[in-house]
Amino acid sequence: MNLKHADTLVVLDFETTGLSPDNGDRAIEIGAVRIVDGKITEQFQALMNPGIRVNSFIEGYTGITNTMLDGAASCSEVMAQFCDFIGDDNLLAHNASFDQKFLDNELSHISRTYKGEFTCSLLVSRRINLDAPSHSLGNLVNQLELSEEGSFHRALFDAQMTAKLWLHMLAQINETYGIERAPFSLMQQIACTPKKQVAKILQNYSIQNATL
DNA sequence: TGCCAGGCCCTCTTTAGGGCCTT
Repeated sequence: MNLKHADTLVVLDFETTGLSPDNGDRAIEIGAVRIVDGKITEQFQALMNPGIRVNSFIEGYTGITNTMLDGAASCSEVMAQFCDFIGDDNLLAHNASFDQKFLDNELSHISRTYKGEFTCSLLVSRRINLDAPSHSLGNLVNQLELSEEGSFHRALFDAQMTAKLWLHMLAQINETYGIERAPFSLMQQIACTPKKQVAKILQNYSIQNATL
């Protein structure tokens, strides 16, 4: 991880033609925000034409129609711009394995890569919001009263809500363990630690950090 | 013809099954 960007994070969300790029699905919209020092500072949003028709389920699910995509720039053009946007920053998404698959697939089409590392707000939420009955983005936003005007299942709004959820969980960790703005590496560790061990890791980090 | 995503996580588990989460 580039230490220059250690406290900078790009939160991203794709809308796609389906669930699997291995089955030929492509991205149709990318939305993202950049968090710098705990604040959202920039945003990126673009529709992209995948070169294939979007089925009626996806049109209804996202509100993105074939007509809207007919006039959009190509995936290659949009993803090149987005690759420039993310630069060397670390990356976050809700259920990141899904968005990482599509990011990797779309960038492979234009022979581009990224240097940042991914982490997942869904995995962290399952370990931090222990009483939440659901960890879907929409349910978490409602349960934690983070909601604002906008439509779920559009890329920029979902990225904005994921960023809000992330900042909320950082605040929860600060309130419970006294860890002010937990670093990305610690959040990555939480995301891949068995649930029962998370409290111990945070307690140990808090103690070690306090004695520095 | 039949199938059609895949990783995480829990439990009535680990020689497995099913729900959750993303579009």
